[in-house]
Amino acid sequence: MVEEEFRRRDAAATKSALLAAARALFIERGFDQTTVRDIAALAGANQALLFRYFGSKEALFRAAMLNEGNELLAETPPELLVGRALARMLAPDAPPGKDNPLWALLRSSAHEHTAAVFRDDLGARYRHVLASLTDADDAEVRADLVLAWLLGIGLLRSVLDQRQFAEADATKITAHVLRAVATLLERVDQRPPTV
Amino acid sequence: MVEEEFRRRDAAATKSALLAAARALFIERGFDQTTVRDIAALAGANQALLFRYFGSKEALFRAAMLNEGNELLAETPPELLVGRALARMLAPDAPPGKDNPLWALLRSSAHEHTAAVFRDDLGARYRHVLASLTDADDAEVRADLVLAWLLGIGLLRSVLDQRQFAEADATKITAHVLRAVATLLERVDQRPPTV
DNA sequence: CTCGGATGTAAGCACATGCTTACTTTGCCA
DNA sequence: TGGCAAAGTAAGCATGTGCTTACATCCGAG
Repeated sequence: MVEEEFRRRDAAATKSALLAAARALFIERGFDQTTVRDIAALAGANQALLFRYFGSKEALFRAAMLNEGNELLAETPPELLVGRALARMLAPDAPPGKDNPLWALLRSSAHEHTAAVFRDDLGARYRHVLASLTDADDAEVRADLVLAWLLGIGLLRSVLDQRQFAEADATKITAHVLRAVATLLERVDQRPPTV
Repeated sequence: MVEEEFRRRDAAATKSALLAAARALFIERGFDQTTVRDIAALAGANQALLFRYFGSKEALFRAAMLNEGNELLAETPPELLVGRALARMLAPDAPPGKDNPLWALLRSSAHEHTAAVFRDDLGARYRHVLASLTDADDAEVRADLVLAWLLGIGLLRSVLDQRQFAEADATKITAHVLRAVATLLERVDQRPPTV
């Protein structure tokens, strides 16, 4: 699925195939459970090239995770972010959000460099967007609380595989969460945002 | 700290020293990042005994995590559970909740057996207690949402090490969460519980 | 055409780690 | 007290894994 049909000798294509394969596997399994051999195999490339082009597994991880970031964040208007992120977290297809880098860190949470990538990139961006939804003076704390909730829901549903919760009605869950979030992220001078 | 002062030949003591060491390390580092050599060293026991007594690293993990479970759950009246669990999650001492098995799974979330232990033991117990706080017909979904929030907060604060959030005022966070939780876990026939 | 750097490959090194084995030491009890 | 099972130990096996190296192959510039 990731490897090219015919690629004779093309460093750029190989590099991006490795990036794509790394991205997919890190998201699906986390850092530890993904081997460089797996990545190279999925990319249809030789393992040594991975080190030639990226230097180390950790550097590849960083490159794959930072990369273009999360399209969801870029494309979604802030007012809709919580709802759409929730929808992704609750998506019924078992291995969810193939393109959601949040999964990579949920599955690799023991690693300092995982935390660093998240902290300096994705986490900061989520905080910023969510905080923009309220004019409370502790906007960032509120934003972090919402992000924490999203992460926890993902953790419980799909990583910890809490069956009952995973099978629960997504619309009911969404209603509960949006109602609570509306009281956290509200503007004092107008109606609660359409989250 | 874990090993005994003088223990000449005492299988039971060795076994429980191994259990205690395993518990501490699994909670602190997660499953992958904890080696059997580490555990044996901390317990002051020979590595081979670990396998004699428990069979495998995974079995030891299960034994250490199930064990007596979480005293917090056993000792805390349901109405106070959310508040106390939050207090633990927000505790200022950097490596928090030395005795909180929730950390082990936050740091090992890639593993199926981790998920299984959580799902069948801790998770089910938390759900049960939290669900008892409301008489809504979807009590268990609400309980899971609260548990998810607690997990997410722990993840963000201490595993992902989101600095700003980790340094935020714990009382402010607590106030926000308890207010939102009160609307989730309420009884229709009386006042919201003193969470 | 050819030659040299870029691209790709096979093989393996070094090390960590779960687990096993063959052995020694201890202390209880007949 | 002497023997023996229980408790403890040292050493190492088997394997997986990140990374390196020495080499083969391709392709475009001169």
